[in-house]
Amino acid sequence: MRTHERVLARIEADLAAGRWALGERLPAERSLADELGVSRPSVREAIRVLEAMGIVRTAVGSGPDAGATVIDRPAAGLGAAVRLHVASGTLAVRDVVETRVLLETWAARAAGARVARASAPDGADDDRAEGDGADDGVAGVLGQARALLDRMDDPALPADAFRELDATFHVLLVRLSGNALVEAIMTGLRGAVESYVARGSAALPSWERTAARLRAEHRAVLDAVAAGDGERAATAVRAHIEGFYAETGL
Amino acid sequence: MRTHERVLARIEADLAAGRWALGERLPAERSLADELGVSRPSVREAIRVLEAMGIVRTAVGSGPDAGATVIDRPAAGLGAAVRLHVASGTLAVRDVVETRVLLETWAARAAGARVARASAPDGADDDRAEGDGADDGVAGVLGQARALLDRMDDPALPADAFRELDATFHVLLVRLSGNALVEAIMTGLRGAVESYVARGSAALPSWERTAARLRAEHRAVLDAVAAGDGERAATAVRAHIEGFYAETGL
DNA sequence: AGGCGACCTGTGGTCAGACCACACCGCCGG
DNA sequence: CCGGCGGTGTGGTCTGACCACAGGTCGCCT
Repeated sequence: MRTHERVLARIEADLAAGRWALGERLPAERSLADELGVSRPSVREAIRVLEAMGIVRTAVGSGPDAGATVIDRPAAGLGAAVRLHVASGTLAVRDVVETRVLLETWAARAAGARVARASAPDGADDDRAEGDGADDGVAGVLGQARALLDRMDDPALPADAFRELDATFHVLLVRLSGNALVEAIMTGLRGAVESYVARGSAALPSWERTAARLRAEHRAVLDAVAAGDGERAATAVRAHIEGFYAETGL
Repeated sequence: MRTHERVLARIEADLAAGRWALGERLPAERSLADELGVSRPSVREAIRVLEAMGIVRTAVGSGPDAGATVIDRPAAGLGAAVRLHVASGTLAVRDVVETRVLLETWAARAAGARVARASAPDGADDDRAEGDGADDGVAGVLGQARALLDRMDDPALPADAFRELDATFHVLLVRLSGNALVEAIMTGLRGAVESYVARGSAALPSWERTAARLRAEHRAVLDAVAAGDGERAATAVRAHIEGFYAETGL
């Protein structure tokens, strides 16, 4: 086993054992190298991998923010992996679209059910992790999504900006499902999706007309979720995604 | 931008531009460093990331297999990322199980449809990528899955080996769907799944009885897929997964 | 006494050079 | 003709050094 792999395994074990909590810092590279009896380059290679996976963030300088900090970015690693494989041509666009439909219809269904549960008479939401942000509850994410759609109503919005908000909206929709892994996968797909959505948009007969339809469809999806009707939301989101790709001539 | 990131960006661009096809080798680390005007450690860090993502494979020595070879392992990167995040405790087991059900029921449905299409009167399978192996067609994967179940029928099989074959069977099932990305995600989940399946198995009242049930359920799923009945397969696989986790007291 | 600047210290980022282990490949002797 | 053996190119690892950066601290000046 190569040295940097041993370092990686050791760090992973320590991570699983709870040696460092989220937001805490790993020892300095030199200390870690000394502790494990390896050289600094080996430690660096391991940290580089952790960084690419979205496990840690590194920063130079001094103070509480310097060094390798444990963070929580599952989407970073997944996204990079998907992007690289699409770049190398081993992942087909068709598969990515299909996966998107799969994840988003499920998420829409789950989100609807979650909303319905949250607004039940007893008012008790489930006990899923709500994240650390202040607005990460069901109502908060719904509000964020609505705000997003409001911004997308601006007719003067450039197509690029529209697509970016569009992608963010879809990620938010998946976040409403409450499944962090599915959200991470969707966020990871986002990069790959954006690239060919941009390509496909160029082939549209009329961007304005398509944008108007997309706006209406987004509203319909969000309304269905907000009403707790997951099934209707799932149907709407499937039609939304597949409609767009059919229009761009996939 | 850090040096190794520039190297990474450059390699990714070259990859997208088709500078290296699948199976070809990147230049030697020293050459690459010279070409990009950076030091060898920087190149190594970039290659280390590519390796972690499943884009390249490195080997020492000389000859055609030495050096950094472009490979196609979408699952490697995704799997490592999922495993590390589960290790760091930021991904909940519940989310992983939920995602598994989501992916596998979809895959079962898709596989059933694909089998039905393949065995239609005109006998024409779709034109999806069949991979490079000789036995990666629908019939081939079905055969592999059957062989796997046959091996799992051996009552003398240790529980560990049984679970490993079990995981392989589930991945094969997803491969039958024909979607490389979903298969990669499922393969990536495999590592995370195996770890707590092993943990859960220890809590079973009777491994033998559970194993017998699992065998029967596997057969039922595969039979439904082979019969082209995706819906029945999906229902069976959902019951299979959720039943096991209910039994282990998730 | 208080403010503020210069220095100190610890951090990652990068580099150069060296040596090792490995595996093929071709030479050379039997 | 065949087999062993060294050459050669590859990644793997280490050492030591220097740089840039940013926070913390100390001491000077006001």
